[in-house]
Amino acid sequence: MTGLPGRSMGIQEIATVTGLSKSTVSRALRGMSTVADTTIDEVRRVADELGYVPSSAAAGLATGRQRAIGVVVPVIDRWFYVKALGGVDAELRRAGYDLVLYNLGGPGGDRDRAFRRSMLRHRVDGLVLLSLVLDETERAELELTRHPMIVIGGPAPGLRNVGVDDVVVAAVAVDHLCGLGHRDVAYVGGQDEAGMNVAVPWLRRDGFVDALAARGIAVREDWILDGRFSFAGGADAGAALFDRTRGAAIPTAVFCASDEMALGVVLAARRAGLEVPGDVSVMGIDGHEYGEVAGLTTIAQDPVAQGRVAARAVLEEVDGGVAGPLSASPAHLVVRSTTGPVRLQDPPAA
Amino acid sequence: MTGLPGRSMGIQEIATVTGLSKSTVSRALRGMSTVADTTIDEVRRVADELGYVPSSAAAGLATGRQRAIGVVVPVIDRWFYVKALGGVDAELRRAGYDLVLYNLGGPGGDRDRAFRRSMLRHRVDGLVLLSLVLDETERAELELTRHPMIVIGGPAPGLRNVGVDDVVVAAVAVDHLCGLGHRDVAYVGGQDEAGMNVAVPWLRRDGFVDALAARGIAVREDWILDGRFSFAGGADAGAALFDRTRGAAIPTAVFCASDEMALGVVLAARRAGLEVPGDVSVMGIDGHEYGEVAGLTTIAQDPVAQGRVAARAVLEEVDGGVAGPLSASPAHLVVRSTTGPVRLQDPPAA
DNA sequence: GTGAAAGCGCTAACAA
DNA sequence: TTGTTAGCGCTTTCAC
Repeated sequence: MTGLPGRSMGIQEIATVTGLSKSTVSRALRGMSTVADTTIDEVRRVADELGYVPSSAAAGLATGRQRAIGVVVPVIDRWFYVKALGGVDAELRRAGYDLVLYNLGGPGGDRDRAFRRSMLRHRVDGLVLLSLVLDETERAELELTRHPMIVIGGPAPGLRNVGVDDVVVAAVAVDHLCGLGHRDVAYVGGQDEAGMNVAVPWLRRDGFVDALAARGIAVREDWILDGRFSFAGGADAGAALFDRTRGAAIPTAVFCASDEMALGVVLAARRAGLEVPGDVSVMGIDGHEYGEVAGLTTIAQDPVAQGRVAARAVLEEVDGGVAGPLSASPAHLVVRSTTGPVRLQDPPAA
Repeated sequence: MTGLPGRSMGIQEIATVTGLSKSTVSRALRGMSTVADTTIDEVRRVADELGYVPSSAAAGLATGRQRAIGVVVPVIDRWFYVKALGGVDAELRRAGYDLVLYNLGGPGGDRDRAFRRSMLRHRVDGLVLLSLVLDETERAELELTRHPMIVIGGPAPGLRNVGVDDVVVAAVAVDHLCGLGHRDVAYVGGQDEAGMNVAVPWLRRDGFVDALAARGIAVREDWILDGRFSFAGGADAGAALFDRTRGAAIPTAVFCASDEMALGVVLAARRAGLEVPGDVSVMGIDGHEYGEVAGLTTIAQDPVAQGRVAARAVLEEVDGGVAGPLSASPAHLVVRSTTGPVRLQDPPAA
């Protein structure tokens, strides 16, 4: 229902057709109150008829605002990032902002080139960083763009941050396990897996070690494994942990830094002929849907909500709001059926 | 290491500092071969020193190209979409294009408003649509933007498409199952779950029913269940299927339209005291990592590759290339340990 | 309530 | 190899 434009429709042609000026058309399209209602209707009608598509580039150039927010993720295919991304997206959509995804693409990715300020090319008005720890150079580069930024996940020095307190989380987990009588507890975490400088794994591991130490329990070196933050990695770690052929002792509980790894450990336990939680208790962190179905005990956090909070915060700052501090997101223990009391082998001295 | 600009750095200031003209600076920044190497170095050095950040809006306005591709997903947190998105992203990054994510946001999302041509605002040069079937109006709206488009997943009339042939996939699955002697096979698929018009579920279901029919096997209505394309949904469907209290018969095999659902069915089987594949065989579609670890038989496809192919195709078209037809992506049967021969109850007449 | 004109930061002929 | 001159399509004073 339109005449095909010789070149791409502009407000100029709407102006011509309606006999109005470009300025009025521009105002009408944006529904400004200084324009007569009848004019607004007329302009919108014609715009529709003509198949007008606004140019964000032109508007952006004129106003200096792109109405877009960038989201930087270390890798895309991780439960937490996907969920958080969804939260950010939902909030941006509400505000009429577009979302530009910057995926560093893991170890194979070109991280070096990734954080150059030029990468952003002023395409976005603000940035949400997921679980990234930046080095000085990167920080400086980003700072140059003068964009509001906020990070989700690991606390980043000098940047506002939304996320759970990972040290507390680890402490709560240790509490739960020790409360059930466990003293032989292993930890399955992850390295800086993707060369991505993710801080969270370290915080959780340290939190775990410290919380255990606070109870006078020393951590066995060989009970701290790398589960690569994945289901497969968890299964591998579990297999190593439960391998009796080595003649080594087996922990009575395993605390995993993510639900995906915990699920893998549960699988490994079953394969090793161990009962969960009869022989070994397993718990994770996250609140993954799979864990819910599988009955996994976990410390649940809400990445979608974190994404929303982060998005709202940048948006506010973009709109000239002040950058107030953000409070930590709540995380809560969800006890399900993969943790239970330690099996009594040596009945306590009566 | 820069003087803070009174306003945001532009190539003008670089021109002033170097004593060159804006055009030369522009050319140098883009490394055009008509510029003296020494000039290029000089310009780049000064740009760095000044903390210059290019403006994509200005460049976009001038050239008419945004160097960005839009990706439209029905929902973000689904294995297939995430993987495909990753593939698209990888290819775009290679080409120096940005990725703008348009998430329709499921049933709660504002799909009606989502597909208005104005949504795109010419922010992107092309579009990759994930598993979407568009109605006439939507097609027309998008057509108006005159952007190259390609869809991944369901075949969409009038649009180029990359993806597996779902009917073939269903046939291969039925082949495998029937080859093992199964005749009582159930199907766990999904509705147009998110009100998103995803075509794939229907194709797979019809393919299943037809393939079975071709072998003279009638499909029981109550063995076609909705697994909502999720782990939880699969578990629910499995629970219903294996519920003996109803006194109904139990299928000897279950074919699921996704690995996530299949995993749920396996869980349900185990909970119902059934052995897999001893009592019941289960298989899925996808090639999900979890399935690999869990030993799930599946028809694997490669969404990352599909994403890459799709991205390359739009990019080519954006660059003026012709829109040749795309060949279907391969999918292959991966036999693991959740499918096996049907248990002999009624030994065949000798 | 509307119009005229300047300009956002860059690229692209066309000259030199 | 570099400079000059026009815009790209929109927003925004400032007039009317």
